[in-house]
Amino acid sequence: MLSFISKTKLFRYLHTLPPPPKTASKKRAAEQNCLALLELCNNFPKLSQIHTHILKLGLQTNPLVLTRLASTSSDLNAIDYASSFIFGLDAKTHLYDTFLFNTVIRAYAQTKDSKQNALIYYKIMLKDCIFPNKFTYPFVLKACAGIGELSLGQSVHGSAVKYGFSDDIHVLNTMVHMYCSCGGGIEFGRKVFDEMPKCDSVSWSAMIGGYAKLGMSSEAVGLFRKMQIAGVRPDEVTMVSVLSACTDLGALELGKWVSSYIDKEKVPKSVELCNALIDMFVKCGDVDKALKLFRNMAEKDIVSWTSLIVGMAMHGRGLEAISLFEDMRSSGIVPDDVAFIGLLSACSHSGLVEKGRQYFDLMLKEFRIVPKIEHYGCMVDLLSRAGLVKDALEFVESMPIEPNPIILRALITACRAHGELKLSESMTRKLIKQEPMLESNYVLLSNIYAISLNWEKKTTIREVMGKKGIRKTPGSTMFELDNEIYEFVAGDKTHNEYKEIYEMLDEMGKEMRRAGYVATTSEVLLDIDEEDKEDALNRHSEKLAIAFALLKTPPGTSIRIVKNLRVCEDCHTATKFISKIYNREIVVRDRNRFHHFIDGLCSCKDFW
DNA sequence: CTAGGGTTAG
Repeated sequence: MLSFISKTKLFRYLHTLPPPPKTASKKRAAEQNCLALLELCNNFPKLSQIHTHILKLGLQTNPLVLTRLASTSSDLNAIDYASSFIFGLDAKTHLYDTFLFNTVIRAYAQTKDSKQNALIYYKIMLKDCIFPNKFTYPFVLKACAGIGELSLGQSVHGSAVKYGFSDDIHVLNTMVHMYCSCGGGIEFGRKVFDEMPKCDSVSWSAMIGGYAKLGMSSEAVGLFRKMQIAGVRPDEVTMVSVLSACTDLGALELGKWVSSYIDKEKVPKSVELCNALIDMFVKCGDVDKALKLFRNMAEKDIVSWTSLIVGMAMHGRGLEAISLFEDMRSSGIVPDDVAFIGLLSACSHSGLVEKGRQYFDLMLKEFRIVPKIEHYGCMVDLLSRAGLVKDALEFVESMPIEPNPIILRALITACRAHGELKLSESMTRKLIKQEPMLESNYVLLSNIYAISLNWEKKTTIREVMGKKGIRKTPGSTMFELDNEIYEFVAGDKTHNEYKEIYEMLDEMGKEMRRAGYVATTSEVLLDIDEEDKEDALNRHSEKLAIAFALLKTPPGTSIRIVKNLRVCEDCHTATKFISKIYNREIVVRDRNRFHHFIDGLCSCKDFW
């Protein structure tokens, strides 16, 4: 199309947009120009001018124009405009019916918030007896995946079978993806996957990615092993999903293996793959490796920068995060809201209060980014950690949004730490109103009662919890050794060497007490005597994992463990002692961040 | 005109 007229001429044409020509040949030329312009106008702000021009030329029912409008524009208005004319078309007189519908369905399937329209047009299509073809289903299924309603997906599955497209590999692959993206659909996805006559790397990636997204990371890794046995060559997309599973598990050794596998098998390193590698190294505890990888990347996008900034924040390396952010700006990349979340959380974790305040203002003033609850959350956390309780409370008052549980928890922790017990109690009650089924909120309340020596109220908490039927989220800790992931839960005796582990725990306890350790029993909810409480704390999964790691790794080496919850007060204190007594660097990843324990101190500076 | 992928406060 563009061979008819140069781009420059086209844009000039756009700016002048001449009146509709009178002769037929000139009309055809104008139509050609119009089509060519539409091709160029993806994201082009002058799209509305072309709309008007299309109307003037009388091209609004031309299927070619309509398809181009819908398919070349990511502008929802253009899609709506194009699709609304489809109603006006006489189905019998046009040759492009299925094609036209496919284009509109595809356009809606690609939007963020209007995916349901793809299904509406699919239904119109069937009602008008326009038959879907093999291209229709991938679009429709993609829309279903985005909406995430299982029943909807199942009905589309049914119609794909009815119209005879359920043996096409593209349709089946999208079907797997659709089921994996719908709540409760993973088993259906697995069934489709298992029953596929032929699988390619896309099918495997869809299934592995499905497990990875749901946090079923061991299944994802297991399926990747099966893929290798099946002899299907993984590509860069497969590796991204496998890496995201490693990231979730915190399995650095596994992640390193995947990384060298990528090099060995010469899997092309797309930007997305490199970003996944960076994220893996960051969240498995090796930021420096992530940094090295980042420096070697030929092309970096905003996600690459942000992943690393977030990484620095998680490890308490705030100044490096700030300088990365500035380097990113200098390199011409405009920061987005996510980059600011990383930056602000970095300031917060490193106590850079003034920097944080400056950047928070800069965000709106220079970059026109309206702060979201996450940004407010970072600021409340920043002020709270710095001990500026009053500022934090005032800040929350000034926010245009109601504080959510995350913000409340930051405030409560700050108030508790600075003796504002009455205030922290009332806020915790507010928090429990918002999240009545979360065990950790009751632990918080119990802890506040313990500090204020209010034993009566403390003992009633368990009753309340029992009445509400609140179930404890079991804490677990993972430790990776010789390509094996060992998972510990509190009081675990399922391990082969549990006797040795408990002996080690006893020895650790003795050494720690000799060095001045006193158990922090205030967070134990059980109504038992102090000695039993200590015993309960001593069996926490984190301590079991550390005991096992001390037994199994050579002296002087660092220990990396991954917790599924936030590290508890007592384990945090104990780990500080252990790092000093046994002269080990202990790296703990908890729900939120990393703790690097060295020589009796922690990188989080005891506020987390 | 067809499928699967990366960053988000505590």
